[in-house]
Amino acid sequence: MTLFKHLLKKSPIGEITIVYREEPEFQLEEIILSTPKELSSKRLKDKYEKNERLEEKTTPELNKIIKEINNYFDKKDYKFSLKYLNLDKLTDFQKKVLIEDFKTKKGQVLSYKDLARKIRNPKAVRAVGTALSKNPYPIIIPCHRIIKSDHTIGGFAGIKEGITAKKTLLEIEGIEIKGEKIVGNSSIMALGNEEQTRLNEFEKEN
DNA sequence: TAAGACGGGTCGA
DNA sequence: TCGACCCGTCTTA
Repeated sequence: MTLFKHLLKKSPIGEITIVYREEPEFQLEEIILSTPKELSSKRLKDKYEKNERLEEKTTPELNKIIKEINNYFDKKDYKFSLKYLNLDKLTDFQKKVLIEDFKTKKGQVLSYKDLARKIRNPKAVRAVGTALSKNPYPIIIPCHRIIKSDHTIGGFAGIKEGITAKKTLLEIEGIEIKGEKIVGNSSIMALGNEEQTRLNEFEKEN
């Protein structure tokens, strides 16, 4: 199995490396972000150098995805799809969390707790955090839109330094942040009344 | 294989 | 602000 890589050198959150495969079909393997301490290319090297040397290359499918990512950063219309993501390597729980997270819309945020409730597992709040920290497809699956209940932004990408990138992504989406906290309620995605009632009943029963 | 530790958290005091 | 607690996953033996 051969993997390829492509480097996006300039983005508002620094260098980004995309790892993908072409066999048996085009599929993204993961998206690696940089941290303030380490470039994504270095993180890629640490992870893959034992296994294989990745060839730098682009394909038409990849170019489409890059275009959407650039549109996202440029605040233009964009459309991400789950089609090219390989979710099979994830656990069922992780899949549920990430797919539910994928449904959140640009400019809206949700708390870890709300996300846990949406997947009908209201007590698995910490597990939701763990699942998000292992999100192989940041940006496309918007784990940055999940914040703590007290509206502080929480962590990102499983690393403390990741919150700088999380802040930047939220700001690109028009969310106002002061210090570590989201300000204003307009951006907080509320559960609809009907859904709220359903969840309350579900929680009573269980 | 299984117990124990560990998180991007929450809630009540 | 602190501590108890929730739960899926990882680590270790």
